Amino acid sequence: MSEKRKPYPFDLFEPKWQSHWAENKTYRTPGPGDEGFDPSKPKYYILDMFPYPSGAGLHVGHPEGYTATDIMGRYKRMNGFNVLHPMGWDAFGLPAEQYAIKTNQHPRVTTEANTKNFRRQLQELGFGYDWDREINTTDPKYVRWTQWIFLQLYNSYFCDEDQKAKPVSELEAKGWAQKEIDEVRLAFIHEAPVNWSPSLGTVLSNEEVEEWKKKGETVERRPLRQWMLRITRYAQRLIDELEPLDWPESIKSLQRNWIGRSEGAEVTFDVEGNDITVFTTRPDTLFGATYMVLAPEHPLVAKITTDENKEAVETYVKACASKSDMDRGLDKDKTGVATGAFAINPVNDEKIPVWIADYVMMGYGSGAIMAVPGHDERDFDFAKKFDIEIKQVVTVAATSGRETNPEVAATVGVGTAINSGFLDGLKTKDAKKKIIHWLVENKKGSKKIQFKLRDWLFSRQRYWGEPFPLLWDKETGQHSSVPESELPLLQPEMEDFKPTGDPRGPLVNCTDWIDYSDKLRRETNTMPQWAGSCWYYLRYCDPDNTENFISPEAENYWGNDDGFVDFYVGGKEHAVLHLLYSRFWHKVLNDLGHVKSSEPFKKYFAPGLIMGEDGQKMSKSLGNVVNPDDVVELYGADSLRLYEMFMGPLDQDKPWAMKGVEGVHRFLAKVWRVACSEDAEGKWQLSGKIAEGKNDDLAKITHATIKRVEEAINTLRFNTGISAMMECTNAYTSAGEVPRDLFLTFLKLLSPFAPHLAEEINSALGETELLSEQTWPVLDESLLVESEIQIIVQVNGKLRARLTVPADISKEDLEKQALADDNVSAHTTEKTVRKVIVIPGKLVNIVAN
RNA sequence: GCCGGUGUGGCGGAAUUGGUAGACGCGCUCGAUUCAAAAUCGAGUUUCUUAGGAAGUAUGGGUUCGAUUCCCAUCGCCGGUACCA
Repeated sequence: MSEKRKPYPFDLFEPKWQSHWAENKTYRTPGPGDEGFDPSKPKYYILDMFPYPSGAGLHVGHPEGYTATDIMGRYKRMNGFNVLHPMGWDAFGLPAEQYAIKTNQHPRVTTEANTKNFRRQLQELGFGYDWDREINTTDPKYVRWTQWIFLQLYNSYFCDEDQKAKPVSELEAKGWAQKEIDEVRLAFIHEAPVNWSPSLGTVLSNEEVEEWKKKGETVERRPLRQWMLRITRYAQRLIDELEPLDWPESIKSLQRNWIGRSEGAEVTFDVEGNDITVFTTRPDTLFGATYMVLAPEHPLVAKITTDENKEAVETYVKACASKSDMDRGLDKDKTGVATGAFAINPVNDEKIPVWIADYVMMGYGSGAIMAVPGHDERDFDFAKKFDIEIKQVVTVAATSGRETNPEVAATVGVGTAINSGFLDGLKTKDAKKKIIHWLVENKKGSKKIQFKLRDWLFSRQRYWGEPFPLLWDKETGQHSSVPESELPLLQPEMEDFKPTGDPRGPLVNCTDWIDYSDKLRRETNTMPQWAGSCWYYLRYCDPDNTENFISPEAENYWGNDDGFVDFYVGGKEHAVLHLLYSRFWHKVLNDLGHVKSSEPFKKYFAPGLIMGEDGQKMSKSLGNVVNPDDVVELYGADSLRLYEMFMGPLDQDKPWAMKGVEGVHRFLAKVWRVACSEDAEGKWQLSGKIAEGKNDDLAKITHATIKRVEEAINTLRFNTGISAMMECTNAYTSAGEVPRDLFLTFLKLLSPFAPHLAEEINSALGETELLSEQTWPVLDESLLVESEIQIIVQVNGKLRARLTVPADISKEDLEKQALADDNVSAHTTEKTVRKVIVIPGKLVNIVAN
């Protein structure tokens, strides 16, 4: 039994071309200062989200986006652009470390092995990356600049007046005290309840919690001192500056939602001599506030509680503390307890009771609310349960599906103010304005914009991450930064780097390392994985620079003013993590004058998820995972690339189908057989079908294909471009001979999609110049002009005839011919023709009744 | 609940300034080739049908000579988010 014959010898020529490209550095991209750099060329920076090199190797999801960018990059290159298309490794972080622990090896060892495997897999797919620009977030040369950027954050504050970051040295110059400066740094230390994962032995950011819970890790709230980044100061800019970006609406919406902007007002109530401020989006309902609620964790709870209520309150607070946020969210049943204290409603001096209830969260707003049960569902439920007064202060117009009976439920919409003193008769919008004006005049409150976004918890208690380049004074407890000259600060070698459960992290056991001097010791926390990925797109532009994280020349050449990277492609699972974090860092770098743009990614696109053959998400437990290596082994890299592009629209989720891979594999074999055929011994040789000569029909379809492929690439609808090439190939297959120039043109169109096959045939035909280095074919529109065209004839909108007519036929003649058609007249007899619509070049529609 | 996306043959999907619905591929059927098979090549493949047609792009309306495409309402599915005041 001989091995099953391959439809075309991809197993021979794919590795051959891969080594050729690697040895000749075909895809090297010179930048400013590099040999061979041509500043007159337009640039195009196209970027893939770099992978973290997991032990599982490449997933079929990776090549989806990577192939799309590779096609785009090759296309732009052939169109004269200097294309930057780099690749690297996001090799720090929890997943890498978890894998190392699982396999009982040092993370550096596993990372190196995994990286090697990933690089091999990517190279075997024929991607045109400039491997000279490869970066790795764990590389000391890279860590140095990640830490340097962190110090930029540490040494900056957010200036409210200018809405931008500025160096804290400005505050020092103004004579601010150290403590005051520490209060405003963009990187600051903070003690607060955080998401602590006992199973991972580290804290997590709000954005990360769900992801790890899904993976089966435990997460609980626990108060800890942690390093935070003041991303909240950028909330407004992160919303505003999202607007002009060329991103999918769904991703923009996800970010907007996460940042969660609400407009409203702050109102200050007097509670037994204390000022308590609440946030409300409906200040117009202030007259309807019949009680106040504090979160159980509110700092004033103990102070205002009366002696009679003390015991009940303490019991309740204790019960809440033991409940996780999860339980608190799930249990919609209202619970609470009165403090015995009263608040004075500033607008009418009414005394309203102050309650404590866990439906008010300490983490949002001020942790206190004014309750308006007449017009808020939650307050309504609470008031009903505890028999608190419910006041109507807005009449809500009846709109579909909305409850308007105040006996049954809160009426939550907008309407007209009633029982509200000087607001009576005003529409909600105007009432809001008037009450805010009143609050400001009487110094009882002000307009307020509230965000859901919290500051970014930036420290982790892990080994495999960038150590913070910070020092603590052993006596005073004051922190400071290590000198820049000491960067990179690497984590010490450790035998046992497993999490210890100690919230100071495993580095705390490295006593030699911690002791910086007699007076100073090192910070032992490390940065989260996101640190490295926040700025990697900048480093690719100038990966070997030892003086700067990016040279001004490279920054200026490769970046755009309205978003640094021209085109960014990667998974939407990063919509509120990486994509938000790097926007934040980029803005800080912009504010401090290090980059000229305020956004990192001008255009962004998220490929859809590739599901298993069973339509479910691929997972080991379901056994529906497809390994790209297996596909390459069976069908070749070109087939895998082409299939993933042919599956359907790039942004859609779609199921894998091995039969579909066979389909595109057959197509590629068909292209191969246009040029090659087997001899008697079964060896491939040139078929002789490619010949000098002319063929108008093939010229027409070839140029139509140029047009369709160009459109497909420009609109990222690669599936339609592949369809076009399939049709063109079918025409070549049917023809006796194919003119050489047309076929070479076709190979250029195919080359971004299936670069190995295209290069191989091109070279077999005796062409010496690489397709990658040739220019994109020029479309000859004149070939597409038809002398005769088909016109459809409709009667009352229904197709009744097709006419073949000269392309330049007059409207009158067309109408005459249409009416004269047998089938048309059959449908118009016994009817009166009321109207004839003639669309030249397209159709005739006869209206008759 | 709220926000966003989406709905077309047996399957993946095509068709956008509104103008031939189902391109291309998968699967299936038939034929050629073969001792036979695989591979390859060719033909066919939305449904119903009284064979002339009729219906048809989630559902119901609307605008239009004409709607998968535009508008309104409803339903299903996917993703995000949720006592966020």
